[in-house]
Amino acid sequence: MTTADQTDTQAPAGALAPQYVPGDVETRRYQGWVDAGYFTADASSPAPSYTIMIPPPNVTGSLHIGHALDHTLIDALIRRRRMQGYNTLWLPGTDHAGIATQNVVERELAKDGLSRHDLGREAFVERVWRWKAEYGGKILGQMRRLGDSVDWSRERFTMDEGLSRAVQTIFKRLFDDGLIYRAQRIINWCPRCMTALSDIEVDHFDDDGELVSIRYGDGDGSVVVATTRVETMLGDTAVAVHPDDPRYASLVGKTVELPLTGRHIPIVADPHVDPEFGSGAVKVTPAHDPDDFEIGRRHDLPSLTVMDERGVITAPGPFEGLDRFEARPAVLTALRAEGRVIAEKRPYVHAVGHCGRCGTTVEPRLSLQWFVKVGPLAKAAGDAVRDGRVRIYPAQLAARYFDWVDDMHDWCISRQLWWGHRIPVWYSPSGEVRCVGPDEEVPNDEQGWVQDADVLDTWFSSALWPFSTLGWPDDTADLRTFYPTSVLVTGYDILFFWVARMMLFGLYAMAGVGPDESVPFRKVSLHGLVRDAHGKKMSKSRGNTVDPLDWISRFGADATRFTLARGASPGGDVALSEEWVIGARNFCNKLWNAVRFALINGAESGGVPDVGSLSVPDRWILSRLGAVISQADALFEEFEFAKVSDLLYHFAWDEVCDWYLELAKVALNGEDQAAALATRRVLGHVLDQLLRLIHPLMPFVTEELWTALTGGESVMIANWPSGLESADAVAEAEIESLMRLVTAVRRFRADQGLRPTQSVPAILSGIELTPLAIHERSIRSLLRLTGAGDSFRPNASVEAEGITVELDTSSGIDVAAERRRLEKDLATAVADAEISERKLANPAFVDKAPAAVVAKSRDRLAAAKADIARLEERIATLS
RNA sequence: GGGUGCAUAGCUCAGCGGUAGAGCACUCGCCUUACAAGCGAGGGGUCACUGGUUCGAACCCAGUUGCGCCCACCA
Repeated sequence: MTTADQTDTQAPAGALAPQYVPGDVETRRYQGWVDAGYFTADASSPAPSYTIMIPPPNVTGSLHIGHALDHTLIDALIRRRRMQGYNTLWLPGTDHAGIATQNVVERELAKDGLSRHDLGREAFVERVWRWKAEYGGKILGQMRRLGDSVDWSRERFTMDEGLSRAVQTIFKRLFDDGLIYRAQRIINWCPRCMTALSDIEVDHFDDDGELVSIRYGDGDGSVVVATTRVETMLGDTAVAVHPDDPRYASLVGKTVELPLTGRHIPIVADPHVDPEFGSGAVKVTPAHDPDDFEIGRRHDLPSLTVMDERGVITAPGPFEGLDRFEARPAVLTALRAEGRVIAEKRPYVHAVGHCGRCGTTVEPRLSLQWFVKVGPLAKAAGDAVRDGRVRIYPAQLAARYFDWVDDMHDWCISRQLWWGHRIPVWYSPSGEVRCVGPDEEVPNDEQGWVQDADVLDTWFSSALWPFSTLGWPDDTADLRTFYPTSVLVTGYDILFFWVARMMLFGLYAMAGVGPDESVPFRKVSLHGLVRDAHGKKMSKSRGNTVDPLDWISRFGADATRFTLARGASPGGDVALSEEWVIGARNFCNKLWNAVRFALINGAESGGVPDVGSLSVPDRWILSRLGAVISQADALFEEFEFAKVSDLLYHFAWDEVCDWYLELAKVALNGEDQAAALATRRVLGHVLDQLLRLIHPLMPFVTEELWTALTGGESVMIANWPSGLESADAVAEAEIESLMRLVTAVRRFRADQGLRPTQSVPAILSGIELTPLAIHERSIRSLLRLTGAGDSFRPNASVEAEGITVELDTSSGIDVAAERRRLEKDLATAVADAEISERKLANPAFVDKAPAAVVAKSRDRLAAAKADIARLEERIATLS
């Protein structure tokens, strides 16, 4: 019979179906929560607040597995705190994502053969807004599928009016404080995106280049320089050597002819040059290399720009108009023709910067840009972590944070884009510069004032997210209630991009409210990247990606969430495969059926009877429940999602389902009505509490089950369990003993090929002398042992826990199998005894090891010896 | 180039000073009225290598090898 067949015929009226089907339960439940207002925070609540800001996904984005991981963890934290009575706020929203969004809309335009320049700035920006209205925020809808308990009434977008005001306010404040400045600098330039990039938007990876040595000048006055970017020699304005290099001492101060150009350039001495590298002489191109720019500054050299913003050569001559990668071989050929090329080394593997957005090779470019002077801000950001006002989990990642924050370059914040926060600075024809705050009047363009054309790095507004979303710069109730936020949950990959910058700006903007209150968040919980089953990075080209929406529709949101949580150790990457999620889906079903069992058996969740009237199995499971609650709490506090998931999984499955439910059956079906009632109540209580514990991780099934079990309104507003004083060592020891006995007999039965379903007559000799005496009925039930009738002829026995279980296996026993088993057990016992014996024979061990360890060894030895004696006797009597 | 992390069962990982653990996979037996998306039993690891510290090392230290990650303006 198939499962489907059973569905209709077996389920008692009013009970749950035998399988959990997520499907419509999830959408129905989610809408129910929203309608009930459970997600909405209350700025006037007297309860302590607990706030998490969503790491705002790009408006262009859709929910991928990385978001699913992040959101699962955040939602778990939020839901637990909500159940604990906190005034919780999980604030959702999206990021305007400057380059990314502009690229998307530009691609759309390109389909019609248009560029943004065809539209003009205003129309283009308008177009992006229209795109946003139509397609943006798709991800927000998808978050509902995951079950994210976000406060939809507080949704924000980084380009919202309020957030834009925050951007302008802090820009003005930083400008006035001298922490924002404009300067000619060598910056990372993407010739495709045609904009400046900050250092961290550049990825370095090895490229095959070639290192070419070229002779400048002739005869005694010549020097040899090496370069990987030959074409930049067109912009050389000097050759530099080390001041103490004897080889060049006589040349310093003289000039040398620059090939192909007819220009003569000076030879300067600069300590930055490494005399060990190559020839010890360096070509200096101040306009196209950051190092050279510094050398140029020190020696007052001219900066000669020979390439435009598209990477096309602008130096007059035969190379003008060539792309930089065409110019490179062309220049080389010309140099070779003049006999200037001394040596070539190819391939020459070296790290080259690439645009983090489009992968194009970055060109260092001299240009006028806006910068944040990070020095004092970064100092404060480092100190806040150093003195513990902000704690990073796992702590080891704090080192990486310090490395960056303590040695941070000034942040280039201007971007030559159209989509973003416009830099609030105006220039007058007379050269006057005016930074304008949000409430100030914009300078009159009739007088020739023009606004700076650039927009701000998208991370500039993200850096304000923890407080701009709450109404800053206004003194709002939200800001007072929810700032500082409680914890920031995100991947370690954006520690620098985002986390560090929120620290910079949060501490600066909120400085007035006191050192402990100005931090943007009190804790940072960093998780890793999602990888495939073999730890490989997920990528579309590898074809190993997991679409969370696909998993949600096939296995349910709960299974998807649980799989992610179960893999998430602090700072650790998460390996995923479909096998894992199937296991999680099965777990949902396991819980489903446990509650189904409880309902069929009339479980009551109104509370637990007095301990004195409880059976040992009831006391045992309550004791274990209390311990699990305490452990789960401790693990949640440390962001140990993998461990807490594992703990709850094993408690639910191994202890509650595999043992407690089986033991409960005995009481539930027994004659003793009082005992049955007590067990019904304990059963109901344990499942009630268990569902509460699991709810943060798997909100939907637990809601469905908890409401069915308890008749309550919603588990998400039920109280979080507290580790009640239920520790019961006696009950735990007794049940553990029972488990060992049952397992030993099952093992025997399996070895003997006795069907698990077959009842076997048996007597339990000696049980009356053990604590298990009161459990005989349970033991017989678990093992399907029947009473010994008149025809009882024991032909086999199993010894464990001081009890001899004598069985009458009608078919007789398999002596060979039994002997094999006994000999194997004997071998383990002997080995066990040997190890303990050897240790105890060592006086140093007995002397130095802790008493408890020595005692344990003695116990083990005694037990092993007893086993050996017993097993030898059994083997002897076998034949 | 500078940091930093990891090498434990077929796979993904936990354990971090006292006789090796989980999930999945695997083998055997079971449709036992909560669940076959299940139940029971079982097999499988000289904890990368070499030294050292210790009564005792998967765990601490040093070195070696192999991976990974982060940072980086060496022409």
